[in-house]
Amino acid sequence: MLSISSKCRYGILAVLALGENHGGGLMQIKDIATAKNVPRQYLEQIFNRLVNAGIVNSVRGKKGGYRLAHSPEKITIFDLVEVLEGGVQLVGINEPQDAVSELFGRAQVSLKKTFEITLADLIVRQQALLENVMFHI
Amino acid sequence: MLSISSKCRYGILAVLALGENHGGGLMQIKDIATAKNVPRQYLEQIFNRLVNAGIVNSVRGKKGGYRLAHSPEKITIFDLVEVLEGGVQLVGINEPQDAVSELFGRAQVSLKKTFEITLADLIVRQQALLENVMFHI
DNA sequence: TTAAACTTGAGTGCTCCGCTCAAGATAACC
DNA sequence: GGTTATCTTGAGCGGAGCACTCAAGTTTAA
Repeated sequence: MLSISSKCRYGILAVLALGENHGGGLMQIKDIATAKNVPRQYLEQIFNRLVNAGIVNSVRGKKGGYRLAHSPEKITIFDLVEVLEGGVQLVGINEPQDAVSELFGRAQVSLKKTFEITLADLIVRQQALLENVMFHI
Repeated sequence: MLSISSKCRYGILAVLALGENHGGGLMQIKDIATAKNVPRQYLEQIFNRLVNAGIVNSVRGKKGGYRLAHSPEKITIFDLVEVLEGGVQLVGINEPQDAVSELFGRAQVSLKKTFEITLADLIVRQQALLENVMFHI
């Protein structure tokens, strides 16, 4: 089954939370885990990846936490997918030039385009969705 | 790593071969395996799936083989991906209405669109590629 | 020094991938 | 009617990754 892992979904949700809080100080993993309903220890692993990839900064010790390493305009969801999913590679680099590889290549390009939205854009979209929910109450 | 399995690639290549031969009788698995450079016994498994899905017909016994169950105009590559990859499900059906799920939904749609090309179209494209190769010799 | 936070490494049960092996069942052909 | 070429079915196997959990760390504020 071609699907996106929970790891990736969890990671994007967590980074989205950091993005919504950008400039507002540190966020702690237990709060994010609770808010987004993600197993805390699993989220720790995910944050490790993000820290190692330089997307997120960590501060250790009491009153520690995480924050974005760059502004939301400079982070794309594709960056996150690469780190969390280990890349997107529908077509191998050494494949013969046949119609099937060509098709897979097109699929890969369209997927990449979809994910090349910035975190800033995603935050805006998320707020729009929230307002929509408010409107319907 | 988000990627398409060899199984899927092999299967599409094999169905492409059947499609190119459509109306020309049966093809045998050993010939397809040799032509497309796929392990024969593995290709047998793949053909079983395609037969069970009603995409391909098999004829047993000596002089047996495989053929398409429908004309290439009626088979889409998405059909094949569903059977061989077990579906494409970037966004779960019970996910909250957040910006991340929405994005995954868009990715899924664009992937589906790319794969909704018919086998007939793929055959045409493959022939065009072959002619192009000839031209460059 | 204590407690709250991140860090690191290991382990676990599960499923799938990419095959291979070993028998079958079926049908054409001599 | 037996051989032989084909498809069919079921099993197994090593490796990888998923989705976690467990168990210790280390660091820092208070």
